[in-house]
Amino acid sequence: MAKAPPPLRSRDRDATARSILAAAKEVLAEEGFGNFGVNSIARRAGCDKQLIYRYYGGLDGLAEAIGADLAAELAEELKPLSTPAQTTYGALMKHLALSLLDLLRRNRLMQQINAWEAAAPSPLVTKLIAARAKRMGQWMFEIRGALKPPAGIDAPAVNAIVIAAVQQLVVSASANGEFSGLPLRTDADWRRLKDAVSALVEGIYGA
Amino acid sequence: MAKAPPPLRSRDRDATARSILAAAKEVLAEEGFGNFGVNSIARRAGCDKQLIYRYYGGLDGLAEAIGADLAAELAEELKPLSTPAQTTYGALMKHLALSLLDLLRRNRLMQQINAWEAAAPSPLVTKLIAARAKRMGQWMFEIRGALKPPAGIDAPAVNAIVIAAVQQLVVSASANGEFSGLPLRTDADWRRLKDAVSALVEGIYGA
DNA sequence: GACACTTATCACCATGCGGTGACATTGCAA
DNA sequence: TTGCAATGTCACCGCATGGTGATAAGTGTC
Repeated sequence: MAKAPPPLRSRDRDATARSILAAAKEVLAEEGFGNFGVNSIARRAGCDKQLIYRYYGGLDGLAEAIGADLAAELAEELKPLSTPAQTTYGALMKHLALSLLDLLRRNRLMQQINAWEAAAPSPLVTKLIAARAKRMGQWMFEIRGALKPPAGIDAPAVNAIVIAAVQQLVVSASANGEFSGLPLRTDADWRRLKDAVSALVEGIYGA
Repeated sequence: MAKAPPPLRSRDRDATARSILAAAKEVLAEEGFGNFGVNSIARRAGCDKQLIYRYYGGLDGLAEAIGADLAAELAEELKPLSTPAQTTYGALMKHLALSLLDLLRRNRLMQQINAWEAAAPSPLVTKLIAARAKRMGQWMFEIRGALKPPAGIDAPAVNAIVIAAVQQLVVSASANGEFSGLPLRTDADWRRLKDAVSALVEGIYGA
């Protein structure tokens, strides 16, 4: 009997490879690393998992591809944020913290990477971390320019604290809609948080 | 022929139940929620997984038991931190942030709960979160007493930021030994971070 | 038209998981 | 002693996973 034509697929290697990459990013962004596996990705991409091994050499290679993709995407998002000259170091850090908050809030993929970096530091997530850290560091170096922090202040430590807070708050909000009793759902909630961040940064670096 | 005596086990229900609970806490603290399952726990406890179902009604019940256990433990650790009267609201918050940092740094179980709360908000971890939040809120209420924050400052938001930073930094340090390029391994590293936290809190609430 | 090559799919394996029913052993009580 | 409940162990099921070899369906070339 005439077998129904099973291979309805497009038979275009590049296209399928792209769709696999897209599916992988979706799975990661929506479900996190917990469900990040060949079966899940192949299901979403609508193709056989074998192709993941053929075109990416397995999950590791796929993660690397995601890393490269993420770095490019990140560079694109960071570019418009590099306003040429902030007048003071404090103003710069404030701008940086608030920009990072907005960027992170929009990017669920990066949220998941941050979340899982702490929870399950597998070699898989480490690859992604490296890709992100490289771009971020480069950006911060560029944007800082020649500005120096005020004397007597441990700027690296202070900045790490601010960035840590931003990350934790965005990720927590995304997962639970609040942090430690502080609601983080509406735009007004975020406005309020941003004001507090601004106040903190100005409090230590000067207004 | 004479079967070797298989049941070398102690045949003491309470003792076995306790050993299961202990094993569960160990698995959670050392490996996180990723490996938190009946097989893994039973292996570590050295008993059959069936007993987990019999004595705790499955993983959910076991998680609840861990929650209760954690709440008690937490109350015990929090008690000596309740120094009766801080002179100013700023000094109080500083004390609170630094105490929380030390406590969290010592308690791997709580680190894992924080980490997985963001990564995989399963009903399992939600139970644990609730147990922790209840105790923490109660403690903060007690320790605050009648002190009021300075006018013009959104204290809840600021405090959430500080606590968020502490959590993220401790958890990241535990997983990677650093955060955003800031090393967090030696006591000197932590001393440095604490100084920065102090400076930030004093910067906004006044010294 | 016949051939080789690429693309895609399927069937299968071993492993580990959560979960359950049946069975052996012990100790207490009538 | 006999019976029974409590404690502990084992064998098994269904399912999902990561991974691999064989096979079918299209596509370009001579």
